[in-house]
Amino acid sequence: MEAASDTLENIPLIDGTSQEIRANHSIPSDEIRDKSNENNDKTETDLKKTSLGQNSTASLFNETDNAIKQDSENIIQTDVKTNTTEQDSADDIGQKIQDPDSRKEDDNDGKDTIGGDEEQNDSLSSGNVSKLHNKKEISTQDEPEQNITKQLPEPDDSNLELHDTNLEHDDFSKLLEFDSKDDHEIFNSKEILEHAISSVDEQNIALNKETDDLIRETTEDIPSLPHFSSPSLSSIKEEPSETNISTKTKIKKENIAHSEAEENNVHNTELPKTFEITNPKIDENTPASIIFEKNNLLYPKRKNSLTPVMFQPHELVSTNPNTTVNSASSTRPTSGQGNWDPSNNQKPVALKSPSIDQQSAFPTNEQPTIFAYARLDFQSFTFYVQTLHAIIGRRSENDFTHKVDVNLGPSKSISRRHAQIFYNFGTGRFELSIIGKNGAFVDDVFVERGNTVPLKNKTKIQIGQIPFQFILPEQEKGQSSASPETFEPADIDIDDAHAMENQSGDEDVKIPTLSKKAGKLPPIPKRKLDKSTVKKEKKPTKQPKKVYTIDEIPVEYRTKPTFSYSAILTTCIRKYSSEKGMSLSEIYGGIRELFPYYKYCPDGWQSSVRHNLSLNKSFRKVSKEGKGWLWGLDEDYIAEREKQKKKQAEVAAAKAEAAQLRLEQQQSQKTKKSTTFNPSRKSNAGSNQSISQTLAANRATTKKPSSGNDQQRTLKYLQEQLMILTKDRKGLSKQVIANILTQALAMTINQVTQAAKNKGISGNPLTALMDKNPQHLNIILAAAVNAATAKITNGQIKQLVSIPPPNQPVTTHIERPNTSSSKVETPLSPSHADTQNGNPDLQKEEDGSFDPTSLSRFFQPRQQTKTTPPVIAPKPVVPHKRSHDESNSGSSSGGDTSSGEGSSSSESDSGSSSDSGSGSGSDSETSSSEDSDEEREIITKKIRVDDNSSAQDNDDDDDDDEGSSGSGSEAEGSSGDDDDDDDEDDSSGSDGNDTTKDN
DNA sequence: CAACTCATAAACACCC
DNA sequence: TGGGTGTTTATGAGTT
Ligand SMILES: [Mg+2]
Repeated sequence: MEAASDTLENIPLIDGTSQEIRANHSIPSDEIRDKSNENNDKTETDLKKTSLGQNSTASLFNETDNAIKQDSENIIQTDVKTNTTEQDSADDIGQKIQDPDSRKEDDNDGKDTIGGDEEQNDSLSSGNVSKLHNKKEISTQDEPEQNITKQLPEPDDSNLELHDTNLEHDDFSKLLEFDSKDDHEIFNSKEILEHAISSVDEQNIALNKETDDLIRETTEDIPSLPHFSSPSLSSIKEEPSETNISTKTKIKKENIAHSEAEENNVHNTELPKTFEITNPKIDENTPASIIFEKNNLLYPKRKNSLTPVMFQPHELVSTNPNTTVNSASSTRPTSGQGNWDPSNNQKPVALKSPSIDQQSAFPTNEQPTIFAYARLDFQSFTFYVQTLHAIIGRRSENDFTHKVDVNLGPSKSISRRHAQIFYNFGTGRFELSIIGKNGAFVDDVFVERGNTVPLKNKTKIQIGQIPFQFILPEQEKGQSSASPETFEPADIDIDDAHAMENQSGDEDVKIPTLSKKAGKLPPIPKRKLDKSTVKKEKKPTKQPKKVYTIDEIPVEYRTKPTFSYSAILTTCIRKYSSEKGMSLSEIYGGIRELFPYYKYCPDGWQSSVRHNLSLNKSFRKVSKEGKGWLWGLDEDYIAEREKQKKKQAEVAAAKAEAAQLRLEQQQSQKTKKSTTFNPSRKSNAGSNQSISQTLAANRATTKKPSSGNDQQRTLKYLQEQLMILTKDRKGLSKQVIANILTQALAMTINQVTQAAKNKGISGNPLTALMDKNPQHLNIILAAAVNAATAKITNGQIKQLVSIPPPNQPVTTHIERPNTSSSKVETPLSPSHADTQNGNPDLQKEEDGSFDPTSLSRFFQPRQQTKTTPPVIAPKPVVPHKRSHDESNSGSSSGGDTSSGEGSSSSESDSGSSSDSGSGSGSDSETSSSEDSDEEREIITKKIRVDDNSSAQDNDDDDDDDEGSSGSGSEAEGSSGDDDDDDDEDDSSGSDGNDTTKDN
């Protein structure tokens, strides 16, 4: 059962799947997807990813956790490699355990939890759950240690670490040992898939890292930095962060120009000496010093990055801005930044235009303070707004055609004059006008061109791929907002005090203002930087979370996973949690790891996560840890839920079938009446059997609601085919084969799914393909196998299987001498992309390449996942709401319909299937289809899914409800760890809150 | 259309 | 004082 369920779960990924599916299992599949994608597309996207993922992510995170998170992420990546096995191990354990029933009791009390009811979140994947359940129990009982859960060694780090590779390997090997028959098992466990995936990821990561640099250079860097690029890049890349830092440190004082120059110098020899880094005054008190420290602080995070230069007003003024600036700007951005800034290709370079007012800023070296109305904190540098009007825009190095106060680099996504910050005397505050075509994000809200928004302290702004924050001088007291004048000496003093206090927040840079005001026209608020204050910097301030632009987000991670939060949480906890549970921050990290989408999307999902943890009974507080609780799964509850769901699903399926039958009968009758012709045909079918038959028949035609069966069926099919394809292992070890198969499966699923999504096709494209054009599917699989093989074997073996000629029946193929060495990906990769062709029919197809588009015919476009967030486009910022979709691109769907669904989805079985899998139940119908062999059955047995789909229901009952009544609090308290939990017990409850529920 | 499930956002209360 | 957490409420989209 378990195994089956898992596998099934995995499979479901397909977009069209209903929520249920989502809930059930898809998660793993997603992972697979993502990972597979990564693997597959090494090209730019990968690079981007890697770059973004690692670098950017690290730099991006804000929260305190961020640091941790970042670390964790990095760690994770590395860990992942090792970890991959873990999952497997876990799975293995699960397999070993196998008793579905055993699970029953958990230790925990189970239910209760604080507040809410479960309602919203119940979903979870039943199948998985059950297994999990088992696993845990077993693990806990038998071997706590072995449990995968341990993974998180230390809560603090939040690292998600997986361990126990050994187990995994063994298990895998065992699995592999089986022969073709046994091979099926290879697919059984999700774990395997995960494992494979993870491993793949690792590889990819490694590759990516390397490639990233190259890519960047080639792609971005080159363009941006024509001159220096090569040298600078190399040097930069290679140079340990420290070097950069050191230079930075030295830089402290220099003018912006200098600083830039320095960088250049550092990296490039070219820089004119004039720019030498010497630091004049830097003492501790000087702003430079502050900056310096700040950089240091920041620096560590971005390893490779070159530190940006800080600008001091006076210095700026003094030095000649132009030339230096230009040169500096040009060089830095690309090369240096490339490294540290993952995402950003171009680094923002701030140039201080010869600001008008600056004069105001006194040159006095001594004073550490910087006079400015406001400050723009970029990831790599800070721009002080010392004039009442500043233009923010794009400017490439050599472009002197226009003036830009804040140079955001060469990215074309940024207009030359993209935005301007100015002081509105009417409103008494600074405002930001968006001039650029692509608009900008202000506090995560998209602002279209032509709009002006007020800037308040700490307003987050993102233009193109560059995020930064508008910071007003501390003063405060009053409204932060700000008139420029606000800062007065008096305030300043106060500020100082604050500064001291505030220290922690680097961001703000507390700048105690100095007495001196620049005086000059608009009194410029000044910020003083003390070293003292600076020192605090211990933490580099939290940067506001970076807002990503679509371009920055790897394609694979732009769409929100279809899985429900409860499913994601379940998977996450299962995968990463130790027996003691996972802290919230760990969960966040795990989710990000599981679905990198969450690394890039705007915050907001965390709230949903918390909401789910609290409300869904499946998640319970296991033990207490510093701040909050460690969360775990209530396996029992989950199991029950699943059962209910299954039942419901079954019932629903039965009803559906009945209904369909009726319809069919009716129709048939009608037809008969009308036509009289084929009377028999289905009419008979009308009866149950017919139903089954019809269903089978329908696969092709009608649609059925749930997809559960289809998924299973599809999965089985895919597995079988893969097994067949890889009968000839060419000497590869079972493990390797398992990895390959896993990856190939993941790739196939991902690619096809993606392609379908792109096309706006709903439903399970794989099922459709299988039904309509198995040959094509085989081709895809073969290509995927080859691709996976190439990856896993590092290119040693590029073609494990030959690509079956179009015609061949599925079963037969198998390896042939290879024809083309194609690398694999080809077939797949293109698929994603999408869209171009639309092609004709799937059914026949004979071409080698797989065209997703073709699928469109079979599927109706439903909603799709939404793309991500940031994106440039649309107006409002947009939270994504669930499904919607935007895409739609193409085709449309609308039409397709008819044929579509039917085929794919039918699921009549879903429910039924759950049980028996192939056989019985619904499947009866099967008779027809399947052809397949026993193998399938075997597989299916293993696979069994669970899942369920639909269902609505309530159910309730079960359990407890905990109540709700007052609950909330609970005392908890005390105790520490262990479990505690409990609380209320059941009793019915109504609860109010919840909404749903019972009642 | 009603009942549900989920997702989102947020307000609050707590705790550190 | 502030941020992370956990609990609750609301609200709305999507499904069934
Ligand atoms: Mg809960």
